[in-house]
Amino acid sequence: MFCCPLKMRGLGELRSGMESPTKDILIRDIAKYGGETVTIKGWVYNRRNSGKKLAFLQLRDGSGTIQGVAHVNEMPEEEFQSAAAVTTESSAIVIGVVKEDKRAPSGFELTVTGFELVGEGSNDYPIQPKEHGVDFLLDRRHLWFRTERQRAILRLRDRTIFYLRDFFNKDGFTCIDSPIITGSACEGTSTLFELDYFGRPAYLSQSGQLYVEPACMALGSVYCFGPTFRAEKSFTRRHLTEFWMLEPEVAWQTQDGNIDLQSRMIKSVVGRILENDAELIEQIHARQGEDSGEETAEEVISRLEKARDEKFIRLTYDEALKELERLGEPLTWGDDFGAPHETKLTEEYGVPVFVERWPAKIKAFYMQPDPDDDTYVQCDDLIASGGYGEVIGGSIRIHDSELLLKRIDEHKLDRRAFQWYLDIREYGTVPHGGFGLGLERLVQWLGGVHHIRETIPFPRTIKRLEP
RNA sequence: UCCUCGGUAGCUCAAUGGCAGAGCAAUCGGCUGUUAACCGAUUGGUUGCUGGUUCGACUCCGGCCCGAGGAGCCA
Repeated sequence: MFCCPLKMRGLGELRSGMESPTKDILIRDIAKYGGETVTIKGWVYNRRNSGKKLAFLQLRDGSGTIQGVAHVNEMPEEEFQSAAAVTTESSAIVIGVVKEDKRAPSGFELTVTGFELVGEGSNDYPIQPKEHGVDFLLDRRHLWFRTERQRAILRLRDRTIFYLRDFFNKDGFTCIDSPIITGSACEGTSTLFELDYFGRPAYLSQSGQLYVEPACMALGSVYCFGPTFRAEKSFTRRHLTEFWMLEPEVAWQTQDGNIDLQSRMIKSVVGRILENDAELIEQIHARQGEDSGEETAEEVISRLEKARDEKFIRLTYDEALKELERLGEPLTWGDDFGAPHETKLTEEYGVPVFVERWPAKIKAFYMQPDPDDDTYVQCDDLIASGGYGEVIGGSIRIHDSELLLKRIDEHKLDRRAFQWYLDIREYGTVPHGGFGLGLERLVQWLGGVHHIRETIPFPRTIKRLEP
């Protein structure tokens, strides 16, 4: 293993002395090097031999994939034997001539002229190019990354994060990191992970909201983006115990302004994914089984195009109740939506739906009452289209300290724990509001991914702490 | 926490209460254009654990363990 750098250098020198200088390239850029001799450093994810003189090597380097065609006449005999016997997921340095070929999916393949095995794989590589159970794959998450689908999902997650941050950056927001370890259990301890903090109880944060509220009073428009922890015993394909949440908070915010921000943010990300990263959606769904329960890539893309091009629906809670009754999924006033209600609503419109103005009694204590009727609060949930459920929950916050105190008492919360939170309202308070966006649910919706567990590198669920 | 379903070869799954099976992977052999290659052969088993019913249990019954899906709760 430790001799690799030397061997790598040796091979490069040998080759460059013999023929046109080879260049380390990324497979992604292969089209620029037609006819040239290049070096690819990567992994052999599959191999097919045809007779004793020809071997097809499926190569991956993290940027893309390409087929290497190794023929005994084109390369040193010893290196051909090594290539023709290489095991799944071995790493190798492959030198070859880039050739245009209509038979190749990318239009290019590599005529191999040199092959050096770097890290030999084992013959018991567990993940095959076929369907496996989710549990088996999650136990091998560290290897599962290497498959095309998982690489595409991780890329999609990365692009989504980048577009979100870019959107807020261009919209004049400042990123404020909120603490992950918190000292007080603001809304009860049942859904918090407790820590021993030098002998004192502490908790892993389940929201950064209380921390971005003061920050927006300093910087106007802010957001935090980081891991969030929920000890809820939720065990569905939409829940993780550790997930990433983006929480913008805006001073002087209004209900309409809050909805508009959410809508623009989602549309911006969707638009950029469609423009730049549609091939990731194709890759995610390339080897889909018939009973995967997932949309096809075409269905995902057309759903996203609708979200990009059409206005999102805005319904008040009361309007939504009427719609649900009409659609045959009635709900009693004062009850929260269940999954069937969310599905019914977005099926009806085919675009994300905002449900606003919820009954105060089923929402959080800090939400600002509706100016016309204080049995309601100014808030919204955004239900994603396609049955992916709630991706955003937002509200205007109570900015009046007396009202906030009243609510804290009504909810039987400890005033002392909220001292600094109340303090914001003492010094130049203004109406403000924001929302929380669940990153993994957004990625699920953008990619058409059935299980939320695939949308985070190392998922944490009630049952899963490893790897 | 509740409801439903499941646990058989490395993987994905079969098997009226009556010989433990297939495909893939692996190994060996064949093939000069394969695209999750193909063809032939070989290897591979404490049927989750435990107790019971039975001449006989992968199969039926009880208990336990593990997992999945859903509900509730939420992003």
